[in-house]
Amino acid sequence: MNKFYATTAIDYVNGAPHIGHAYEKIVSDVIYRHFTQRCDNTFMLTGTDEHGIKIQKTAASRGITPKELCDENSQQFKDAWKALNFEYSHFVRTTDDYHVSAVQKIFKKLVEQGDIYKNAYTGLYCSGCEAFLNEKDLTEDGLCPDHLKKPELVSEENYFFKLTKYKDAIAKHIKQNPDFIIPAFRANEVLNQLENIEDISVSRAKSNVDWSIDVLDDAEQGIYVWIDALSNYITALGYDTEGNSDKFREFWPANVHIIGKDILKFHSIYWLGILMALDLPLPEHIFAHGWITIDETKMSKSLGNVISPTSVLTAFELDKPDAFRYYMATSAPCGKDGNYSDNDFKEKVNAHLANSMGNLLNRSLSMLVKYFDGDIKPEFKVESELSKQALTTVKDVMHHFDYFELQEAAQKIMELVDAANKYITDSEPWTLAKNGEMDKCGQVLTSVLDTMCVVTSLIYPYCPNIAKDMATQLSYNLNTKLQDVKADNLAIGHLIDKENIKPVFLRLDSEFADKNKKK
RNA sequence: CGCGGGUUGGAGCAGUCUGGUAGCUCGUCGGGCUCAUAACCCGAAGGUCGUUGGUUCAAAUCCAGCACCCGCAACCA
Repeated sequence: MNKFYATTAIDYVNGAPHIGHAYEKIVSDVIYRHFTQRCDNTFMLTGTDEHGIKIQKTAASRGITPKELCDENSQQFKDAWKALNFEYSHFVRTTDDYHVSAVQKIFKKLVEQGDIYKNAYTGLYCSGCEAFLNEKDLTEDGLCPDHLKKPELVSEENYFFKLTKYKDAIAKHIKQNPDFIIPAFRANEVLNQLENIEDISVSRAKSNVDWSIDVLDDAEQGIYVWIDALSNYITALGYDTEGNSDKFREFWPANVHIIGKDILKFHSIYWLGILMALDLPLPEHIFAHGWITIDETKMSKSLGNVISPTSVLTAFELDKPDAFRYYMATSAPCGKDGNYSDNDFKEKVNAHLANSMGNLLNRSLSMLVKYFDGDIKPEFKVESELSKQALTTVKDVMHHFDYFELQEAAQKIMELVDAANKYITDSEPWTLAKNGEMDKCGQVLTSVLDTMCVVTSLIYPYCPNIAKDMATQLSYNLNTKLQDVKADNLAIGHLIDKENIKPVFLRLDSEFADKNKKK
């Protein structure tokens, strides 16, 4: 695998980002960073979805233009991603000129080849909602549940995408590619949904929704979310119905679309249909992650438990997002819901990042300085069971990442850390030193520190800053590709001085952390 | 009769396909060690594996019923 292209969902900018948005981006960034350690060419796309009636109405209620609202909120998302060290290659906004014009061309092409057709749509329209309602959403008396008004039977001309034409091909693709939808248990849900699929409405009357991309050659109609938003995955690479860009040729099809479970249907059915109509290759995977609950409760505005993406960093006064990233990325098994709680956060990151991993580096480097003035000598380099386990762990972690199993991969890393801690305790290098068995002592420490280099590489996607600190203290090159990681990583010679040994992550309740808080 | 998943020590989970000493992480308690970030290592307590019945020499695991919880079906990240 030489190139890797991943996308997140683009967020609807009707409001500020919250921890749920952040969860997806952290997961995406961890996946992306892992694959930068395996591939030469990588591209990570994220962005914002900015059209539609909700934004139009919110902007109107605030007395600003929709574009002003989008600019403001889009920036909030960018700021949050920066704080979380989410490093994307490109940020697409559906109001960007290149996107608008590409979407218009895509729409036109599909109209011309007959995949989009115009048809009358008759439905129950509520003037309060300014939207069509489904019959089952109405109250017993047939009223709009929000406005308690009787909706009118309104007929509107709309464009429809011939999704039914691609129904069989979509089903076939899903069945023939069991890895296409991850986790696999969601594939059944999609196949069920596919059974009842109909052609989808892909435009809205401009008189109803003004804030949308114009349909070329039809001033009455604006392009609805399906073609507008989903197309971002190709327009951001410069896709154009007339001639594809170099980036598009290089990166498409996507290796993975990372999305929430709520929009799986649109990606695995609608988006596939659109791609098939455009005669483009299909993405390799669609990874539907679960949701984050707060203290086991679903997040909702009415409950008032919505947490901002960076509130945890503020609450614990963390200047780096590593611990939060680690906790979020490992909070749930692949595709399941995860949970956030302050207490669990503190306990988990203390146990894993400070007590196990951070302390391991600290204790082994300290002994190297104490017994050998920080020197790695040639005779210290021997094979050990630990270094074999380190290499096995690299393979295991890569395998888990192939299926986006971030929690499972992290567990493997921590097992290696635990093994190294146990190896030190069992080998008792302090006793070896006392008894004058210096070569043996040095071998134990070198073996552990070589293993720590492997840990550094493996933990990097989750905790990039901590990994950089570890790499510095180990003089280890973090750019080493995972397939090139060896058991023997440390250079022979002087490694470190006492004053350069620093804790890479302090316990959240330690005195050091408390002191840091007061600063 | 919509489709699917779940119910395992205080918490969160694995184990169920391929029946045979019930395991992991965190927490609790006791011990050890002294290199280290009050950390690390060892040990212990704690579970009739939702419930009823069946198959079997043997069931968390297979079968049937029941109860409860959840996901999807419905533009919630």
